Amino acid sequence: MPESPPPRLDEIDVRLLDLLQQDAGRTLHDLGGQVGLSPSAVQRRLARYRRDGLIARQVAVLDPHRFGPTVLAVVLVTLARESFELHRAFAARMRADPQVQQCHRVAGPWDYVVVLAARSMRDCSRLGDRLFKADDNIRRYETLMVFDTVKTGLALPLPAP
Amino acid sequence: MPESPPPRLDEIDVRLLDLLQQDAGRTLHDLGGQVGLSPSAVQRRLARYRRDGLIARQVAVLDPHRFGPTVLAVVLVTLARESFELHRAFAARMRADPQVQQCHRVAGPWDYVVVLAARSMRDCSRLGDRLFKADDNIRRYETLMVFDTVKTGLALPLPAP
DNA sequence: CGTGAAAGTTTGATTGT
DNA sequence: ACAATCAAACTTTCACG
Repeated sequence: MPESPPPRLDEIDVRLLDLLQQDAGRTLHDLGGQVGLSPSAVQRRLARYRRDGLIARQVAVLDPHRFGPTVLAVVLVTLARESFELHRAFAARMRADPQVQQCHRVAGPWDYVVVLAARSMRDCSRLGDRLFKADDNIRRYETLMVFDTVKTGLALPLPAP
Repeated sequence: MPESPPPRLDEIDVRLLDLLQQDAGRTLHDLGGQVGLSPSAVQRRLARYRRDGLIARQVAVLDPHRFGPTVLAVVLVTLARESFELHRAFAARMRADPQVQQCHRVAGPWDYVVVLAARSMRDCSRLGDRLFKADDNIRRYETLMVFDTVKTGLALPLPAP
């Protein structure tokens, strides 16, 4: 499985990608105005980003507070026994659940950091029970309830050109 | 500061919003086909979502692996002294740094969970030093290096209609 | 890379349910 | 109040210079 080399980006690429990370709803004309390029030049670059897989996807970010109460939690998890298959099974379960926002395998005493999104404290508690308490391959887990989200997003710092 | 009540959503709203959370690049025509509505009916609903602030923003999600090495870390942080102003200052610093992807205030012995994105292990280490080690109001912090991202996103589970 | 024409998409007025 | 249709405005796309 060959890894394609990272495409070289000039300064305009970096500025375009940063603009798109902030707001992907702009027109080619707008983007061109920001970076000093014609709409079609911008379009050619965007097409390249998609072809090269630089832009994985384009999503709408919903505001949690406008859907009635929303509860977030960060859960630290350590498995009881480790094997390729057990990790695979755990990861598959995380991916399959719409209430699991994010799941990262990490180094150190904890194996995973999982971010949960629930409709209420009770919902969140039941979710934790279902995902972690009911799994007999989980040695221990700790739930950190989120009081306040200071910053959110998936933006990457781009390499300098 | 009055909180507007959560707008009631019918089943089509929930399906539309879920589609948009997965892929906001589709046309009104496509979306209409998925939920059985005409493009303009879809458009009126989307306009309402934006007016009501349900859709906070629309962003491009970049693929970390295509930009050369990218290192993620989850950092658990506890402040030394707590006050409204000290928390404000810390939050402002997190918001201002482009390498801070996410920052949540949490309950329990840890005060914050911070997600960092860096260009290399060394970059990540220096970032941690700058953000946390150099801050004399931080009692302790623990860095959990991310081995593998099992799932990522900001999708919310929507309330049943 | 820019231009401009063709294709496709969004928008808004109108009408009907 | 909400949905469908149609035409106008805008946006994206693509061949060419």
